Amino acid sequence: MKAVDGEIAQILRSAGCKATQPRVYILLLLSKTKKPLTVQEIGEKLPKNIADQATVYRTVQLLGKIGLVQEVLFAGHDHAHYEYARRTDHHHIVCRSCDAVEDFVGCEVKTIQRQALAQSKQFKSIISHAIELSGYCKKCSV
Amino acid sequence: MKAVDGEIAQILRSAGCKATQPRVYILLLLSKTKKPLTVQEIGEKLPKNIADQATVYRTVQLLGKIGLVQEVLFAGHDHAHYEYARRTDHHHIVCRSCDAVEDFVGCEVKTIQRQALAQSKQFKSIISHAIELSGYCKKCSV
DNA sequence: CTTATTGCAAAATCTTTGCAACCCT
DNA sequence: AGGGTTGCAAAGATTTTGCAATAAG
Repeated sequence: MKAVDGEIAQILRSAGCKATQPRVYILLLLSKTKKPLTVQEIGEKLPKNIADQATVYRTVQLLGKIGLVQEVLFAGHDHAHYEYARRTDHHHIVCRSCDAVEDFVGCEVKTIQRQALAQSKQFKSIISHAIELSGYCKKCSV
Repeated sequence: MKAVDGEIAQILRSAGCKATQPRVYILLLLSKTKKPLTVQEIGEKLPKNIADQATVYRTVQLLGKIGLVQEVLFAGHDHAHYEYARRTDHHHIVCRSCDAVEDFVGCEVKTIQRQALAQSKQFKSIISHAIELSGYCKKCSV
């Protein structure tokens, strides 16, 4: 009985790891979610009894290592967040007051990268970038 | 006996808080260090018996709150880092292989900010930004 | 079948807190 | 002198780990 036999399961297998129930559900959840989630949030959003907390930790670690999921960190927010790796680059707006996090697209950083590399003493190459804009969401604006 | 009576102590006082020995030493350390440090690294680099671990935690929190120090987080690096707040915006290049971290200047993100705000559903304002370029330093480049 | 993966519970870490003693101002 | 700070030790949280039971290929 493979309730776990869809696109996600295929992705896992072609990444060379077993498509277990916890993995499929977690990757599916992240792929459907537009913002990065913490381990705790993942646990809460998962259907009951799909994955133990330790399994969630192990799974996001694994998915991160094989590149299916990206770890994201925000100053001021306590824990690591994870999001489905749609792209190599990451663009977030984060609220300084609450937990609101949003993605944005259409970022053009080529120029910044070129300038940075030109002035750097110790760096040779730039593979990806992350931009974190920090401000206030409408709810937290006075 | 104020061993703690220099520029750093003044800065602390004008920020409205007592210039105690732990605070002066920690802020001094961060101001002399070119890269962000973790709580543990701070503890190790501090002279013996200057500050308890709990005090280091309380101090970086305080310094962060009053804006003298900035918390910085890097995906892949486990813990929060703290650096002397030379500016509001933060621009780092981080090595994907070792611990190398470098700052860069001359970043122009106005356009990116405008685009992001325009497409955002929930955000009202942007106060600051952080850009993390990730690649390989010369030492780690093959 | 065979072996990787899971769940559970305990261990290891990391961070915060209560409170009496202590130090800045 | 007085109130904010500290150190210590204990409590809370978070994350990791060992191992027998389980499920994927």
